[in-house]
Amino acid sequence: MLDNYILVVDDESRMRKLIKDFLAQKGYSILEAEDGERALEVFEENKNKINLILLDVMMPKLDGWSVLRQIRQESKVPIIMLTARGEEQDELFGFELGVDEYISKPFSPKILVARVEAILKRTNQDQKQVKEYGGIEIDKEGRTVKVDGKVIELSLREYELLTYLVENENIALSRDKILNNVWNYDYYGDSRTIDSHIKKIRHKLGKRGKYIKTMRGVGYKFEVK
Amino acid sequence: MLDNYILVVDDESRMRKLIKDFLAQKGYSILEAEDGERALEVFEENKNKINLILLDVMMPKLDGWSVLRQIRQESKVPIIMLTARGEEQDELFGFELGVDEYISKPFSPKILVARVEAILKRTNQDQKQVKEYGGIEIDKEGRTVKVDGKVIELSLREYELLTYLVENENIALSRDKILNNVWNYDYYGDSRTIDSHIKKIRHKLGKRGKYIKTMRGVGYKFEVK
DNA sequence: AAATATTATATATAATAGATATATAAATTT
DNA sequence: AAATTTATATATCTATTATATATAATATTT
Repeated sequence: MLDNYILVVDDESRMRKLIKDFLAQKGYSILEAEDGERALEVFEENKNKINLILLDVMMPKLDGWSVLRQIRQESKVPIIMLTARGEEQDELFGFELGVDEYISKPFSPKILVARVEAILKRTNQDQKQVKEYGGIEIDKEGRTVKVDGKVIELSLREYELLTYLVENENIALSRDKILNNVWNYDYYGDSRTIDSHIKKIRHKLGKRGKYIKTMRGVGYKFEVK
Repeated sequence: MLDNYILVVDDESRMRKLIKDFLAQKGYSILEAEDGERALEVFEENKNKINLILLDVMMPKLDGWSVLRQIRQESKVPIIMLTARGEEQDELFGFELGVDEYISKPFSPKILVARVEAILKRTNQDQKQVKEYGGIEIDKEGRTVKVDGKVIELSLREYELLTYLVENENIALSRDKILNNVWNYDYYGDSRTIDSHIKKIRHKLGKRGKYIKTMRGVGYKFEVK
């Protein structure tokens, strides 16, 4: 079974239930939110584990576009917008702003599942596949890491930190960003803590440890080269 | 073989009689229901012996889709939907929700029997297999577990928990997921309960108990290695 | 100007105390 | 009996600290 988390945001509970049922049956774990404000809360609390968001456009309090914009400030999580027919005007708008896909209501479950799967695959969020980065294999389902074919034991934080770096391959990550993403919400600890974990990970990765590059004055970057 | 019970749900008595005759001739035992509500009652009373359900879509009181959904809450019994032509729209819908097969009316007896047999065969085979995982044999039909050839006694929860882990071999399962799958959906118990059962299972599995790995900070994982 | 030395700052490393998660056994409830 | 809860022990992880080392910028000497 996979362990992809999908956040479903819609004000109609019937629609949420419907989507939930389809996706749950396909093995996805579902989180729900009944309006835009709640969506942001749920996202904030679970941002590390959410792999995709299904976002209704028309909602009370805070509409889908506003939610989209706010989430895009800090995250690249794939977002599928659920639109009613006749909202095509807005579509172009949304595409520019970082919408990954549209589904117009009413839709068939087949369409829904197909789009969800396509996007997860495309954005490489699919937990199911084992990915390889220059001798480092990461199996997200099994939560195991192999280096040159041999399993290495990583603690929870080490695993989270490594996968975060790896998922952001070739991107220099500031300590702040790392703290906000690997540690929970506002963590006021010493940022030397990161260094400490980096050291241990590098050691466990052996010669592959050099893929974690120090970006002096900034943070770290994972780069296979 | 000759003890397969099939529940036929259709509001037209002519249709029920027709189906009943075909299938009885092939040696199946038939239970009948003339509407959705009655279907649920009959199912409730005989759920352990019903091997397959033939379910008409259009019925008074409670339609086929509603019956399907309710039964799927608690059972994986194979269900064949009987649809009138022109209901193709809904088909996709149902497939995702756990329909095993469709037969559109009018149908030939040959089609009917062929589909019924195919499905019974398919679902029986799945159940019948005794699977082996590194010295641990699981016989789902017999609900027994052997370790290195010797039967071990497991309580209900222990059996359910072990088979859940084993069926998700090599996948790290969170306590939440385990609770949601092995216990009821809304079980608010202490998650130390899981540990307690894990301990007992490990003990009963003897040296094979080490296949249940502790994923610190996450949960457990079954892994033969 | 080039080479070297100084200084300031950032990161690496190792050791340790404190926090947390799990194992285990025993008690309680169902 | 079985399932769950509770209490305690144990193992493991995490954050912090202190110190060493690396690096970059600047100043000094050749």
